[in-house]
Amino acid sequence: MQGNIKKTVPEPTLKRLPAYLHYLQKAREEGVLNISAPAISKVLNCDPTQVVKDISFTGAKGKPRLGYNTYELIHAIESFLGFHRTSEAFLVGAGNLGSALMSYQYLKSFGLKIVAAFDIDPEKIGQQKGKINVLHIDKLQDLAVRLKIQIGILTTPVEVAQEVADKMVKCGIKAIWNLTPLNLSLPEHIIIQNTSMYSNVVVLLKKLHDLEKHNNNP
Amino acid sequence: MQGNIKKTVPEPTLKRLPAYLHYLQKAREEGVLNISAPAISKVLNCDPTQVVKDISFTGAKGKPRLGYNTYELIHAIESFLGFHRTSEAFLVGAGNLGSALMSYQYLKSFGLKIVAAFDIDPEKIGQQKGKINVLHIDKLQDLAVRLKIQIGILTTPVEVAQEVADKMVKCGIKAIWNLTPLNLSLPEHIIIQNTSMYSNVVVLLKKLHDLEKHNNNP
DNA sequence: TAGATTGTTAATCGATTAACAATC
DNA sequence: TAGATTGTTAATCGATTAACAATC
Repeated sequence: MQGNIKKTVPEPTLKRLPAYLHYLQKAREEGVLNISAPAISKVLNCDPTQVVKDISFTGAKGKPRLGYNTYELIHAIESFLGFHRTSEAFLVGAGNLGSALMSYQYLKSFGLKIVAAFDIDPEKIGQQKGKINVLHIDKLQDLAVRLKIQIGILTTPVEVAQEVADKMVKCGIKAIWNLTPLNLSLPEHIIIQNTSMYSNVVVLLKKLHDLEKHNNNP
Repeated sequence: MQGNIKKTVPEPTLKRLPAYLHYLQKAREEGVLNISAPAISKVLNCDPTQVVKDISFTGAKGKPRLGYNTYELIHAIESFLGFHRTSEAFLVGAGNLGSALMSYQYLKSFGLKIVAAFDIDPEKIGQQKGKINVLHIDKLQDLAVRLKIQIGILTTPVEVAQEVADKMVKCGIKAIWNLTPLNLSLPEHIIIQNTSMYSNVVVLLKKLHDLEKHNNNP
């Protein structure tokens, strides 16, 4: 299978594609039939050649001078990113952050469906958030195995994050979206996606402070 | 001022330093007086030379064989990241995500203090979340100017994100932490820190799908 | 002293940007 | 045809990793 060497997609590309998609969908609604990479780059304020390169990973083909067929490009990005198939996930930790994810309707359009949430707080158990039931954590193992859940979303307090993650792995969960700031220790074969919001705070404040310093010593 | 050429810190370094700090603080509590880069790297599961390099940006000095003085290193990282000074911020959008940030006590330890939140929902206005008052958006401009707020946190629905961001800029806010998936169009001099959680979902699902594909064609 | 670790410089790696031929 | 845009290859840039001397 010689010609079948698929280059691994750079993660930055993977993160930019949904932004293109979002704009393309808006353009489609407005009846735009063709769209060029430079046009996208202008709206999203990024480099046009980068847009071309990113798109090339999806396999979409454009025409010089004309650009890409809007409908085809949308379809190419969606199927490349796997938006057409839906993966089911369990969420543990039905606090504010967990509730935010449960209420976030667009998750489904990315191919992620939260089918149940778990907590230990008796007040939360039995509630519904965004049409998702909150169950007692004790039911996690049994349900995860039965439903063959592969994805776990971790929105617990830091203190119990490792413990819950271990539990997820025991249930056969293969990928964990970790929204706690903790660095989880898990078996090699488990996919971990860390999303720690506070590291963004650090970057933001550093930029602001550097700006101030610069303004004082022009 | 020749010798004063400060190299710009790589953003990845900036994001890793808080993780080191977290572990160091735990070590300090346990009475560990000295700690080496390889020791940190083992716990956080990363490269030891990278830890050394990251630390070097903070200006902390270690001793061969011994490592770094725990207390000094903590202090160096904290002051390098600006954790000792507190910047005040306004948050707009007191929904689940906004509430999560308001209740997240550790934000203060990173040097960010949310002093007030704003919304338009009458039910939310007047409430307190994590000791922070939720006010009507109409009060934003006046208060921001009076308190000289420099940082805005954007946790509104996507639909109004641009509008609110524009309002923030008008109030003299210099930096915006954007937690909506929208690509904001703002003046050049405004610092924007985008934190779109859903792009992480895309990466996670791609990894999972690629793994499955790989398992099917071994 | 011997050996582990720091700290710096060089090599590698990967992503972004530039260059340019092909083409609609 | 002329000119803008695709698509690919090469050059640049920046971050990570490796190498190694200094040193406690």
